Amino acid sequence: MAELDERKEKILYAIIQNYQETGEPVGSRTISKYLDVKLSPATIRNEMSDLEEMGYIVQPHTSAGRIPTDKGYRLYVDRMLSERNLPAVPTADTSFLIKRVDRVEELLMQMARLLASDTHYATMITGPRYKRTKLKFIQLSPMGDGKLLVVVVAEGNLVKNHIISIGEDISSEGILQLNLLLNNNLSGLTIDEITLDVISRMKAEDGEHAELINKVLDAVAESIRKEEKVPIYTSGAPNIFKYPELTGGDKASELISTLEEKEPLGLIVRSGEEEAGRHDIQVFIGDEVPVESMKDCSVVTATYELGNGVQGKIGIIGPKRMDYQKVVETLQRTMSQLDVIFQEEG
Amino acid sequence: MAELDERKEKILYAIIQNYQETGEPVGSRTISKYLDVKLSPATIRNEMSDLEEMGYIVQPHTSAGRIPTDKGYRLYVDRMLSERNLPAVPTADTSFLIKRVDRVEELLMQMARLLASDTHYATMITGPRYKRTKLKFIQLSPMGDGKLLVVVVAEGNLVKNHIISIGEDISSEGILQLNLLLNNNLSGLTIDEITLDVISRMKAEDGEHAELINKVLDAVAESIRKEEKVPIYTSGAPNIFKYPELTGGDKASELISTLEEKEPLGLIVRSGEEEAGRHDIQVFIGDEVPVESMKDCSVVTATYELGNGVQGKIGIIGPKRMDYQKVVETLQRTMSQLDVIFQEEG
DNA sequence: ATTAGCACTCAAAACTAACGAGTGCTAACA
DNA sequence: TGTTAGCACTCGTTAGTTTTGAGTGCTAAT
Repeated sequence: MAELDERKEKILYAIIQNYQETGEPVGSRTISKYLDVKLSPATIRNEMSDLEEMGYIVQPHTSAGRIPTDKGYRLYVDRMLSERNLPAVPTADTSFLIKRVDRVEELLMQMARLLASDTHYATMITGPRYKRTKLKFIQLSPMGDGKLLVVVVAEGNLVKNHIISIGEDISSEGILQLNLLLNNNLSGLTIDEITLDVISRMKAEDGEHAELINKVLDAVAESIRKEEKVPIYTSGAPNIFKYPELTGGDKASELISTLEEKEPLGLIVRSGEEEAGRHDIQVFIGDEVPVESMKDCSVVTATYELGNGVQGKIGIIGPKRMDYQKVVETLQRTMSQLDVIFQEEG
Repeated sequence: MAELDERKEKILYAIIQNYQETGEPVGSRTISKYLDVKLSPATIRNEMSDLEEMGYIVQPHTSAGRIPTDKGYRLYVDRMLSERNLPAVPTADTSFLIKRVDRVEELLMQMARLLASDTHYATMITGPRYKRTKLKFIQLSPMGDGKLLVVVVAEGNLVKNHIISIGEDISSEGILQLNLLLNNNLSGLTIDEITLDVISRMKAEDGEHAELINKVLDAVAESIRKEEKVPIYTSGAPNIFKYPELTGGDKASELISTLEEKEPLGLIVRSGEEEAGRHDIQVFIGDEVPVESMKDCSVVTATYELGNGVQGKIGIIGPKRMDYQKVVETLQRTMSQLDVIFQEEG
């Protein structure tokens, strides 16, 4: 396919930027005034005609201005991302905005809220992927009624509780022993590494009241493993009402629904999971978004880390004409902040 | 004020029910067909004219049918609530719909979701009011880096974690001692009862490494007490799109926003907190709702219990023409289910 | 007390006209 | 050859007009 000469590109960018601000199709006369080089509307029209033929822009109807196509945005975004050589964003220290919180989930939710009010788009954020983080320690406590409280603490000070029923109460020495056993064998492992193998080895190790131990171990292993469904938090959903192109017909309803249901968003998180490196930014434009009700949106995601290994994603959800530049910068800044916070938390 | 004779009341009810179904102003001819007694539209018109004068119904404009006023709904609802002699709703056991969960909050959120899809309205639910529940036990665990994990377990198997920083690590004997101290003194108390008095008594009791103890005690007390902001969960927000009268203009946006922000909903929860008894149902109609953006809505709340004392609220949020009958019944059924669940959990 | 009859009202729907932003094309121009 | 002025044309938007019909209030008859 023919490359775009510089002038065409400039015009395309002008269209994108104008449409971004106004949300209205932009015409030749507007661009003529907008560009630095002096060109008559007629000339612009010719160029636009070419751009349309090449598939970068379209007319919603005859006698309207042009708006960018997905392909147009794609070009724009790719250029931007490749030219982006870490512009050393001033990283304004907004960390004071984040109230000191003890649970990672709350911190992430605050992050989402902050991002939403910063960008005026909707945001999503997944909890950390628990499975790949290492266990720090496990703490069993008796609750009476044959129930045990299992507190699991993992790297990054992730804390999870589970209550398990084992049918009978255990003596406090028993609990002490179990705690020791669990921590000796499991701490330092990731959840992925807690295989049946490890469990049965532990069972063997403590031969005495084997039956009871087995029950407890199974329950503990089960309840640790079940943690795999990563929670997804969203914020700023009402921001979509700022963009008429997202609220026509039942669109608003559908969008808000998917944001509330959250499950469909998992598709976005999982998509491109393999190729994501530290702080990698991914941009989904229109039809590229793997969620049916979000085909009119663009989504920009970034991967955050917390200690070792891939951990979670943050996503910004807005109209296709979102301010990609600003969103990407904001996201990168946020990533660095999260790094700092997790560092001192860790 | 003059009482309503039976015929007027019947007509009012007919209007309410018709408007509930259609969302359109209802006219004399419709009611004439709807009523069991045979009356001509003209007669109905006369009665409606009276009803309007009395303030129970209004015309949105001349030459339109009538719609109920807040006052009209109020009458209807009050009658319904007073005539309600616990109709022994069949209490269909839907408890199998509730997946076994270990954290109360998750159970409540599931409840909210279930209610929303049952009723087609939006729902809200507050977490249990932690302050008035009794502590079962407290468990401190060392996390390294001068941090302690505090796990607080209260009645009803409510579990809360806090991570506190005390600047220095503590020996495991120290931890053991502290755990003993805390549990001996605090378990059985409610959070309200953990006064400075109790704390200083504890400080006195353990005179040895008093300094460190003080730090820990303060941190623990602080982090327990800070739990007071009750979380509010919502579900089914997109349901409001089913009711045009809630989505005109920016209304949809505002409503969705308040539902996402959640703080304003606290007003509803707190309003009438004093007069709420076990399973008490409260109905807010239109202007009675203490939230600005919800003046076009009605809210029905119920109080659920979990062990002793008032505990939390569930609310159904819908248009003023909601099906109060069904909502109240559903809510009562839900309350009994929660009772059962908490009973076996407790 | 009820009702048939009828004139009246007014929002919503359907139709029409005017407008104007924007285009594509052609012809003139540097 | 690339640029531009000029102009006819398109078509969505807006404003104004008419029609329709659901519903009322009033009056007079039952």
